[in-house]
Amino acid sequence: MEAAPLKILIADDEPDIIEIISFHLTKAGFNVMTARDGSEAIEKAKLFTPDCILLDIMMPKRNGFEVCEYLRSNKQFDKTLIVLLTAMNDEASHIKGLELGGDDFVSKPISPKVLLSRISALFRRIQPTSGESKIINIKDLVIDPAQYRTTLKDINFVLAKKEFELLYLLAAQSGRVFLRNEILSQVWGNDVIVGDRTIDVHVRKIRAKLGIDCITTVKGVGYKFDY
Amino acid sequence: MEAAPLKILIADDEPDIIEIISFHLTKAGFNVMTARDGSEAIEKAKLFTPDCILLDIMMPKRNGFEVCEYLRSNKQFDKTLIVLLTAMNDEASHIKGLELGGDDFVSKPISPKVLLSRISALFRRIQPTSGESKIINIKDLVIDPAQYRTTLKDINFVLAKKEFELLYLLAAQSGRVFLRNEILSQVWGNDVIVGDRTIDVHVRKIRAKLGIDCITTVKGVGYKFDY
DNA sequence: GGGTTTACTTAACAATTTAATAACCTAATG
DNA sequence: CATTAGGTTATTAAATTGTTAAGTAAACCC
Repeated sequence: MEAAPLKILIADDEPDIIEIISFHLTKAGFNVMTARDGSEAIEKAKLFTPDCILLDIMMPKRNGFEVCEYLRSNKQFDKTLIVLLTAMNDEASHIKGLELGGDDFVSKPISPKVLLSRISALFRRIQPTSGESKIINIKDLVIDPAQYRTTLKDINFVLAKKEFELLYLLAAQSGRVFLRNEILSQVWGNDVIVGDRTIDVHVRKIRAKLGIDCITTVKGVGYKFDY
Repeated sequence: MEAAPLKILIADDEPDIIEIISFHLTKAGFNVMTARDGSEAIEKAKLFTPDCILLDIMMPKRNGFEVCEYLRSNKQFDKTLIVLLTAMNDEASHIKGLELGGDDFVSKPISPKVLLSRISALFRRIQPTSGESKIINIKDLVIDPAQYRTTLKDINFVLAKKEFELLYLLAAQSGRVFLRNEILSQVWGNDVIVGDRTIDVHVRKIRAKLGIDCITTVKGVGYKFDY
């Protein structure tokens, strides 16, 4: 499952800047579009709803502050990241830009690499937690789905397949209550028919093996991981 | 609807820096805690689970990079913002910090105002993510249906299923009066037949467990949530 | 392949938690 | 001050989960 590339709009009146940033962002896999002034930035933003907009502050027609303020007043761009770029490195502009709703403020001269890693950091933060198979690490408990390994305080615990899958499901969304139905369909699949007691028994075995109380029963509802 | 103050942990080995940042953040309404080295930072982070951690890179025991890496490997701190502070303004450190999972990177000399507005921008951005679902947050009372969790002043209260559902129903439309019929059909369903006394008993249990008077009786009409 | 081990499921029962009701008490209302 | 709705408590019933043991199927290993 591959996601569509993230769209980034660059608004700057200096062609050189656009070109160099554009080059680096494209190379990094973003879908890049450009604007040469504030008005064009707003037009293109409406047209393409980019995921992120880089706004130079000093632009013709409408400056970056104005564009930022406009976008922020529009619910359509709630989730759009705004990064302000500027040669003015004064504190007041910096604060003003953030207060108008900017997500980041980068002073020129801009290092493309730094800009890229800042944008990545912002995207990483707002990206909904992807459901990829990843190692779960909660306090001293490590659950590695690639190796089917569970360790607590560096001691390895051998969980059976179903036990492991159940634990992993719950721990992946720690705190959230899983209904028995959800557990059944996630761990056992929708066509397999097993009784409710089966879940209990597996929960019991996990609790017994790990020796810690990490799965909480929510009576009448389901189970949740809580540690 | 007032939320609990956001917790920020400042980790720096220079007392002057701690003091000045601490002063500004406290004044801005944050709940500030401090650490003098990397190990202390990790300890306090585990203890208090702050919403944001400011990490100086050059610290004794464990440097900011190490602390950042450690925190990011631990699911407990998934949602914790990490801001790296440093005197080193080189590009490599900057990128390294962000790649290790830092959310922002601020070079010294730090302007407290700029730092504050950057932190605010970060919080503003993640706020909708964390509080978007159906979590009810009234003053110091939090009711999270996904977790079947009720907390008052950060203390967890265990409500039974019906109690929770009743409380959630009322709190979801705080202030509005619910007729007994409405409550019955929403919480118990239309086909179940239970007496009026049953509602009373559940209301009583909620009031007793939470220890606060958050459900008001409207005699002859019904109940409303009022807190 | 025969024997052994391991994991999974189920059934039966125990333990616990939760829900509902009755009966009585209290407070509000007119 | 009588009436009535709601509060309280205790008791009982019901629902839900925990536990153990045993049966079955699959995997493993000479």
